[in-house]
Amino acid sequence: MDETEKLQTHRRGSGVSTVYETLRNEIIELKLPPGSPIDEQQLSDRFALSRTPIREALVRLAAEGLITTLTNRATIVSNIDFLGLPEFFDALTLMYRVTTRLAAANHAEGDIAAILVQQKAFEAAVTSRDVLGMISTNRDFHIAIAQAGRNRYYVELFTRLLDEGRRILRLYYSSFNDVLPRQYVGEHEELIQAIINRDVTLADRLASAHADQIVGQIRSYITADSRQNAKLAL
Amino acid sequence: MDETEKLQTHRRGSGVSTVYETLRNEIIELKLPPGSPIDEQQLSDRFALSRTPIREALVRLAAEGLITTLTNRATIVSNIDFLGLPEFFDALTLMYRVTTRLAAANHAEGDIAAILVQQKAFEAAVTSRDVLGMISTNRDFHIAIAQAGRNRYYVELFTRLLDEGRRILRLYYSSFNDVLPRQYVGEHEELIQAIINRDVTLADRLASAHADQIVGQIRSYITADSRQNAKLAL
DNA sequence: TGTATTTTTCTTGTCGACAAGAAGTCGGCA
DNA sequence: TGCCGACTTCTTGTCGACAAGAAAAATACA
Repeated sequence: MDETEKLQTHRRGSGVSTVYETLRNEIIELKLPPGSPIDEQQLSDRFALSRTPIREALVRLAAEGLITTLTNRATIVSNIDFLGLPEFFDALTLMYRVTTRLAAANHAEGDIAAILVQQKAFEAAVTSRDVLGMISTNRDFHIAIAQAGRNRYYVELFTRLLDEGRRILRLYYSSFNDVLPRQYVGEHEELIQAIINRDVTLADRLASAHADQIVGQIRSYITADSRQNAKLAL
Repeated sequence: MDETEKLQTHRRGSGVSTVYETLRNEIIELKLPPGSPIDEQQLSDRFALSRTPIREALVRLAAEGLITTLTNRATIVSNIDFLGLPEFFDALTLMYRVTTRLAAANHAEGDIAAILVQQKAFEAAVTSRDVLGMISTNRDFHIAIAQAGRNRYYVELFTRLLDEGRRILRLYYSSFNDVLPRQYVGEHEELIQAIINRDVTLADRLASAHADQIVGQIRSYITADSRQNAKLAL
């Protein structure tokens, strides 16, 4: 592979963040699929850095749960925990609701503009049928809402959940049809309007429905797919 | 200080965890007060380890937000963000409610026993007027409940919030009187009963009230204290 | 005597090398 | 031929040293 991204002019502290962000993206985009072994030496060569900064980046990723380190042995990209999906959906739904509620209650000047930017990007991705773009712009849209809600604890957990969701969706994105995405655009617009009107109750109800919609869709992808697999296995 | 805890027989991967846990505890117990500078060399001497494993522990702590690293300059114990307290209380209350609800819905064999153990410990701390013990056993009690709820995302966030709360409470623990703690014991028992009966609605209501109680108490400590400070400052 | 600039010093960030532990390999034995 | 044990090799964990950046100290100048 032609992976030599040797940025020889890194100012002192930048190397670690670069490695961290690059790997993080590759994990979330499944460019590094779950279970992939992560070799420090290899990364060291690839980024033209010593193993020490690589290691620091890996520790950060491990703290986030994106990679799993078997002590004294290998370190691999964390598997997607399908048994834990109900927990995941529960937390995701709660965060959808809570962040949207708070956005309606707390948004200040400029927040709406930021949200609209993301919504435009999402709409563009939908019209151009860019499924991968839809997944990531949808994430950015909801994070923008969460940030308008001004609660860093929720923003952090929500970000983690949405990124975990991106990994799952990537596994199934082929199954997207173009009816649902259109619907999402409309739902997003309703959401924005409720936030602008500071209608907390409505925002909550819409967010709740939106979350159910998304969770339901993911669920249907997964069950459909696992049936296929089950057929093959038997 | 007589801080030479040179455990010369550490098996290979253990050093990092030891440093991590030790520092984590000292930060939460305010043995290392907010703003304290953290010197890698010093820790290196203290734990009889090279700077490399020390650094890894620090990266983990930084990922958790317990320490703040000023790039190329010092790294210090994170300050307690008093401006962010409303966000903190909001998230804390939500986690109290959600984890208790889930415990009532999902608890399995053995969970109740684990909760009762922690409740006993809390009760003991209250009767012996051990305020510091009360703070930490209360945390353990609620984490036991959260674990019975079987949602790792909530458990993780809740743990972080409760530990952050421990830091705050340590600042004000002198103000504890022994009326409220008694009341907490009773509230805990009601909570347990609701969980055993799988009464989700009641569990939610009780948790909500319990959270309000605690938040209210912390708030009163802080405002009282900050008035004192304000007097001094003017 | 006060301020600006250079120098020194100290801490962090990075490096290459070494050591320990585990998996895979090879050989011996039944 | 099949299984058990020593050996080799490969990856991770740790170390001591060096380099860069920033604060503090010292010096020069007005």
